[in-house]
Amino acid sequence: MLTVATWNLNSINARLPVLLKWLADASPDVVLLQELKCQSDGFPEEQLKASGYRAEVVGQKSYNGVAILSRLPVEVSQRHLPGDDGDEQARYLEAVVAGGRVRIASLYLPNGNPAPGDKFDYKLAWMERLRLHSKDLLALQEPIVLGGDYNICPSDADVYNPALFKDDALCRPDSRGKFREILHQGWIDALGLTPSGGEKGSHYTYFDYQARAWEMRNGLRIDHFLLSPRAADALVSTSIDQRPRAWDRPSDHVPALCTLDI
DNA sequence: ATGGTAGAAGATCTA
Repeated sequence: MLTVATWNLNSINARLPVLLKWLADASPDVVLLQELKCQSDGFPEEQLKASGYRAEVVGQKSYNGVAILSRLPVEVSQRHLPGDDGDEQARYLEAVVAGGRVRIASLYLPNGNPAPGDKFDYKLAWMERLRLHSKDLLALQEPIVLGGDYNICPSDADVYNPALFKDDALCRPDSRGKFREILHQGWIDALGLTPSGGEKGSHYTYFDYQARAWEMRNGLRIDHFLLSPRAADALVSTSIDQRPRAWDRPSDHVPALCTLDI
């Protein structure tokens, strides 16, 4: 069994106490992190090593930054999303884990607001690069997990107030269409398999810091796991752990998990 | 009342 988690931390150094507490409790094998907001040499590698996790990091000053924490051996296969050598933003890290049992990527897809505009154009161009790369990955016919903050609400069921977000870069038809193009290659949206019929907002992965969004359970589902067919065949369960949103100095995202029998 | 929150950087930008 292998449990993979994904979590946008909104600064790993601000969130280190919360992260260490959660790792000790949830004990995932692999953790995909986004929005580190630090350079690679500012990453708290020693503290995580003491908790049993080695780290691969693609850092950047102030913004972005992704990492893969793992208790198992990791071999990095990509430190940037292919397709644009001029793209300096730290948003993609891919690795082969546990000697080839699974390939895993931590990705931080651009937010894209305000839309329309330069940032939205960058988002769509990044998604097109992801579409091309994910097609190449599927051709490998391996178990693959593409996890991270996609900054996409796939449907209105993933938004607490769809009317409010109608023109937002997270919900615009161009964004959703490009996400579906990727899914239609043959990826499974693992967190989307669970019906959202429980407590209000239990399927959301993000709650804004403003306007008492967490207290009202006004959230979004923007963090996703895309599984290749061989990973989907091995899928045992998924979950969203919203408990850390109520802790001191929380991230605005909560961790999501998937367990594979591989 | 053109706000609200959080983080990093640095006197603003991003989300």
